[in-house]
Amino acid sequence: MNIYDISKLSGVSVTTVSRVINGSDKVSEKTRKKVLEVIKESGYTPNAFARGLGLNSMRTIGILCVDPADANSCINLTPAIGYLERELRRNDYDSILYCLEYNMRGKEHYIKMMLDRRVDAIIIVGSFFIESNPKNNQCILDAARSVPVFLINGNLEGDNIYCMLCDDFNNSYMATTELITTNVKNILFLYTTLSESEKRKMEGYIAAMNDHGRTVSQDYIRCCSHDVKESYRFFESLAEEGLQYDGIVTCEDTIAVSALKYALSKGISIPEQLSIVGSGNTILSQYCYPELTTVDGNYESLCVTAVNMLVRHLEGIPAPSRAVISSRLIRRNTTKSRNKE
Amino acid sequence: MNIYDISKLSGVSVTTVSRVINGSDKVSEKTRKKVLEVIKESGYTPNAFARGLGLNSMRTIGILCVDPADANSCINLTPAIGYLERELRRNDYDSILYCLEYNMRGKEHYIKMMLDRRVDAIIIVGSFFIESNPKNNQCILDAARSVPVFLINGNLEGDNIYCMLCDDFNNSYMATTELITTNVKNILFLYTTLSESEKRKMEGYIAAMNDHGRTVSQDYIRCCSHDVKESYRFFESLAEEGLQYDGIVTCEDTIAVSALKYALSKGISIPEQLSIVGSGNTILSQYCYPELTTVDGNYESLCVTAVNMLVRHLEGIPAPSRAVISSRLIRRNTTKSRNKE
DNA sequence: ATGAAAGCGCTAACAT
DNA sequence: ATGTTAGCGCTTTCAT
Repeated sequence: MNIYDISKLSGVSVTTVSRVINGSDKVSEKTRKKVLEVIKESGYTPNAFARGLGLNSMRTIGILCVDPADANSCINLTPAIGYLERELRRNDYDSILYCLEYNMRGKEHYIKMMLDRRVDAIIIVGSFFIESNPKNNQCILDAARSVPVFLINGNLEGDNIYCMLCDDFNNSYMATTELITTNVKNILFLYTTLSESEKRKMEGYIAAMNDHGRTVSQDYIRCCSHDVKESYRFFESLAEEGLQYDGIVTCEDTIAVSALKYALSKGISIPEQLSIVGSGNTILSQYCYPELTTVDGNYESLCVTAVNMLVRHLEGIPAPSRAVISSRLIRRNTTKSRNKE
Repeated sequence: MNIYDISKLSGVSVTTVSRVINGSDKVSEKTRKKVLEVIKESGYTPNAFARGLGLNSMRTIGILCVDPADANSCINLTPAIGYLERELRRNDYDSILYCLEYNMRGKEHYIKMMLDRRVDAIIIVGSFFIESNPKNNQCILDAARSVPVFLINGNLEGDNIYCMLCDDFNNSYMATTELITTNVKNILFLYTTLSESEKRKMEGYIAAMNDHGRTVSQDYIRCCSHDVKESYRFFESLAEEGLQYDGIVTCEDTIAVSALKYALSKGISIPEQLSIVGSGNTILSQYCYPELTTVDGNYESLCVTAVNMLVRHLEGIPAPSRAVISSRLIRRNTTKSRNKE
């Protein structure tokens, strides 16, 4: 059953059928009715491939992200897939997923696959896709010559590349300030991989310390694994080392919750003896006990903004090349109340 | 740049170019070299839409799942998206995501959209997509007349429908037995929505109770929300009611962790005064304190099996219409050791 | 081993 | 308002 069959059955040309299908207003009400009727009772559905061939688009967007099943992946990026799909579908775009492992192996190949599939645009989710070695970002710049590229919390200058950024700096600045102003003395800053995002967070921590007259010591800036067992050992080693701290600012809720677990297991009282701030406002931050104070990076806004810009861009409306979305601190029970200080 | 350009540039027919692209062995080594060379230096990429039109397939699979950003969604299904994408891509299939909200609104429409896109098969992730009212499943049966449908933990009889099932019955049977054999007296069974999956779990609980000579009381079978705050109130109301329990078997890690939080906040010692078993082996079960004993439903195996069957089916190899994958109990720290009983 | 040509089903420019 | 027709770029059948 194709458009010619419908054309014959309804006694009009294929052009008219096409017009009806695509909602053109240059069709008389009478023929429209007739055609619609024939379509309905024949169960005809336009062939998407033929349409794609003619229009050179099937309205699909390639989403490059880390595997949501990868234990090492950043869990606050998983909901982003949902936000993006929802917003894209609202605008009648399909989302094709391209999941990479955390080691980024195959990034270039995946981008090539998207281009081969003739996606209308590419969305890249996560700051780690932008690597410090410029050579590894060349494939993104190249892709942008074919289709617009939108980065969710990724920072890369280039033609046809659009960056949606979390305010990572302010994220940690707020977290650190919260601890300082609730009388925490020695604040540890914990990162995992020092991606671009985490670098900006570190700068926020340092700035907040400086702005409040605290001295920053490299001893208090540490790398800690996501992994539950490894992070436990990490906190044990800090104790052996004898490092004194009564506050922790982290780049990820996972680490914050690990710190919490360690403290609980050692009888350290939270937040009296130790205050902790996470990052991400992930599901972990709500299901732990005590509930975690954390900074929400507003990934939903990032995703909504990205899709808005994408849609407008594809409609030919010029879009700004970057947007920074503000974070917000969510006070829960792993930090001291400001009244009690 | 299309196949005709390549044809001209390399001095052979488009047929031969097509043969080279598709790896036919009926091409002389010499011409193959020549054509490949031209393709390489021209940067030519076959047009996927044209190919799709000719073959009537673009090797895409539609995945119907709940929105991973939906707070009410079942969090052990999120990794399934990753497993499926990984396995499908291994077999050179693209995954198009169709995320539904937990209320299932638009299910029928989404399935129609997939069919309109001419996907090669449909994968449905989650038992709740199969509803108790048969009328709401008709769209799935209808879809199966066009393309094979694979259900991840969904149970529906029908032509061209393939079911991968968790052993939900045994899941709760094991959990309940574990509590009984570690001397727990009064075991609460908590579900959230009583989906098909949860019904089977409830049956497992009842069977384990009966098999060990325990009497089952309806008072001990309760519905509890996923939501952190609501579930807290739920446990408070149980206390007001005066219900005595020293063990909980749940249908979801979320509920188990909520129970844990409540217990911690009330000074109830875990597992001595209260033993808890979750379900899902989700990220929550590892990041809580004490770490949660839980039943792993092996979603990864379910997904791998589904994709294997899908690929073979599409290659024309007959596949069994259902597979049940066994669960396994993961003992951690919210249940008593078997030696100490 | 290679090539000519028909066909896949739609859209859009152009004509009426 | 409606129709004719030429693409879109590939695969495949059938010759040679």
